[in-house]
Amino acid sequence: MQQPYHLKAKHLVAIDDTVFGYENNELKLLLFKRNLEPAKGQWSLVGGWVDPDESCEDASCRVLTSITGLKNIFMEQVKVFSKPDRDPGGRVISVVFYALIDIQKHNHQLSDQFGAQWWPATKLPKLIFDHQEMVNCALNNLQIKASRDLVGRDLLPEEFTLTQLRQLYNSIFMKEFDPGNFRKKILSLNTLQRLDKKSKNGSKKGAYFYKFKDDKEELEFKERIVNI
Amino acid sequence: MQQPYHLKAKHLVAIDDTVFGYENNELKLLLFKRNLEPAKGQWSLVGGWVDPDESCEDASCRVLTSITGLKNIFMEQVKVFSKPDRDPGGRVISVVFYALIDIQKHNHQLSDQFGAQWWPATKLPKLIFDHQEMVNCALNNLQIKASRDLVGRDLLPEEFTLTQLRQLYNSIFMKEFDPGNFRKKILSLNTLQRLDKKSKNGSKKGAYFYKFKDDKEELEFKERIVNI
DNA sequence: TCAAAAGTGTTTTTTATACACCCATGC
DNA sequence: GCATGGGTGTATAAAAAACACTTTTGA
Repeated sequence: MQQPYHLKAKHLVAIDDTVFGYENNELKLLLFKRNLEPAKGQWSLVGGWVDPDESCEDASCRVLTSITGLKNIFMEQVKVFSKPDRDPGGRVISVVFYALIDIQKHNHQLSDQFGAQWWPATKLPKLIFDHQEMVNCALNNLQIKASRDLVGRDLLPEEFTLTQLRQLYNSIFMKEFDPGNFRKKILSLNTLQRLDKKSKNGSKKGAYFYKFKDDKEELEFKERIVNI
Repeated sequence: MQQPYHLKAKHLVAIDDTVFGYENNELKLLLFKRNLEPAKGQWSLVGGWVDPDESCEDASCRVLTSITGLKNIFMEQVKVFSKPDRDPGGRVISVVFYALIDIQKHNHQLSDQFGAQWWPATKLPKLIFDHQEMVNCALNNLQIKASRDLVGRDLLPEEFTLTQLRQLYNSIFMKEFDPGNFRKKILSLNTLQRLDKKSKNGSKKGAYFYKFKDDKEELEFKERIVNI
């Protein structure tokens, strides 16, 4: 079973990023018009090759930064897709990540230039190869993440209302959370700080803006936020 | 960003299996004495190379079968480990799986012959490279799995008592579950079938044997078994 | 004035936890 | 008879869900 390294087959290894953003009360996904064969012109996830001197995480960061202009993007591994025939263009092992970014902050010129486009997560075009399955897995991971950590930090603007946060959660879990119960749950976590400003966008009365407390990077003991 | 496939670097891709078993009320791990440099003679997970015509899952199955003699082993992906310097012997990207097997059923001659040995999960020797981190991730995945699915099917013998199942859960979660509450929870899932036999091993009174219902492969709507 | 979101409070239901207690039996 | 794990039931606590109600203000 164990043989010298140099005798073994080598593989092309790629990363594919499921990039989530949030805009107009909708969870969105950044998709690419593929510019090489096979399946040129069709929609796909953002991807790239893994270089000899970098980890898959490094490769994913590099690709994300090159497309959005952002650094320190939140990102987590999802799964490896490695069926020998998954890519008709050749045998490619792909490591999938999901990333969360603030649509407002990213460099639109840059992503436009790459032929990238934001799509509502619920209304995606047909994707190449196994990319739809990748998206499904990524969304699943995002839900697991959001069930234990408040994910708004990466998707919402600095300052946001609890209604905005709830609508984000609605779109991640594709269900309606009770406004009163959601509010109580979130505030009990003690990770948000209320500001002395009010948003007049959502209602006539106006809703307080909140922001994430700087210190509270991680909850010491992860309480469940939503049940899945 | 996107270039023809043939211009890109290729990588050695391996799989490493965290093989869990259960024996004498202990969760155990199958470890290998490594028989090639570097780190020859040290303990490691069971591993193997990914061949050109197989998926990582295929490679993992192949390796597991070659060592245990068993087929259709339960197995799930854990994570990819890909730091460029993680293996001093060369740049190897490793896809980690965890597997659950019935220690009684596997072929001992075969695993002995490979230099494999079962270790209590709580008392592992020092492992090579990043294998301890792999084990930690795998155990974490096993806990997540066991919190939603009854995992005894793969780790326990066909027929087992509820006390055995509880002790398995105790060792997976490294805590003591209340006997009465655990029993009620498990029976409420309706996935076990009581047999008309009693085990006299654990107690004087004797405890009913149970087995997994054949039909209930999957619960339609996954209820939580334990909270994590 | 009234519709609509913001925000607070209460009730009900469900689930988890703690633990009391009887049972059967080998010693 | 008594210690021991098996098995059942009950009381309590905590969490989730449902929903009533008050506030504010632009249209």
